[in-house]
Amino acid sequence: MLAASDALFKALADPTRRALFERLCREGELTVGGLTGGAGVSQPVVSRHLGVLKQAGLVRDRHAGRQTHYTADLSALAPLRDWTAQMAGFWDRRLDALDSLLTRMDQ
Amino acid sequence: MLAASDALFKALADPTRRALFERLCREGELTVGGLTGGAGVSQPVVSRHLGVLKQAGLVRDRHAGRQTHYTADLSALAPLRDWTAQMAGFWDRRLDALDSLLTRMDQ
DNA sequence: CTCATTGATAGCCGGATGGCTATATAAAAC
DNA sequence: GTTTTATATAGCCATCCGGCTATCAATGAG
Repeated sequence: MLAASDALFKALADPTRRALFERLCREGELTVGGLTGGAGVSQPVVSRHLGVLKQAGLVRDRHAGRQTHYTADLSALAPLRDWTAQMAGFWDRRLDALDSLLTRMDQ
Repeated sequence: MLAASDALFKALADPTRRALFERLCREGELTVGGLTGGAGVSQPVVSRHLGVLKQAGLVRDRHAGRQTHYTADLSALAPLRDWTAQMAGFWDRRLDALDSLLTRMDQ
């Protein structure tokens, strides 16, 4: 519902972006050039995807000379974890309510 | 990376779809008409969104007379939980590797 | 049988999205 | 200072996507 959460879901919806994020999680800090190799898309496309990931808080960038190094920021995934936990919570609460109702009817 | 996982992420990327799924988690089984009320979009739009959610495995439908009842299927969220856990795992593994490297250098 | 109601489908449209090439910017190398 | 190298931006294009209205199919009601 929150705008931040929406940006997060949208950022992860694209497979190319997820692949970039996954590589950053696996391999740690990488330059744009490093990420472009094996990404299957052109460098400008990688650059723009990284921009989207950055805006969603999923990556941070560090400029060193003419290179830009990107790293994954796992803490940005927290809203996603929270959301799934909340959905499960709703579910469980309904089951509990049903259970107590049945218990009352039993008596 | 898997097609199923991709459909899941894409299905959850749209705020209207997430809202529908959230209501199904909160309130349990609901008809299309029930979901349309308060959805802020027209009935055909709700119907199509439900179709997308169904194809992603997030909801199930049950036909009763001329009504269709939808329910959330929380187990469909498992790949999402697994994915985040995997990302965190990659991260931790790298930290461990760095830690052990530093330890070796210390000696 | 006819009519009303529920949901799904068809068809349309505007805007977002993801890809590309070309180019600008900036830093290092020569 | 000129040229390479690394990244970002601009601009273009095709496609996808989410909304709408109109309509169809199916079921229930009268």
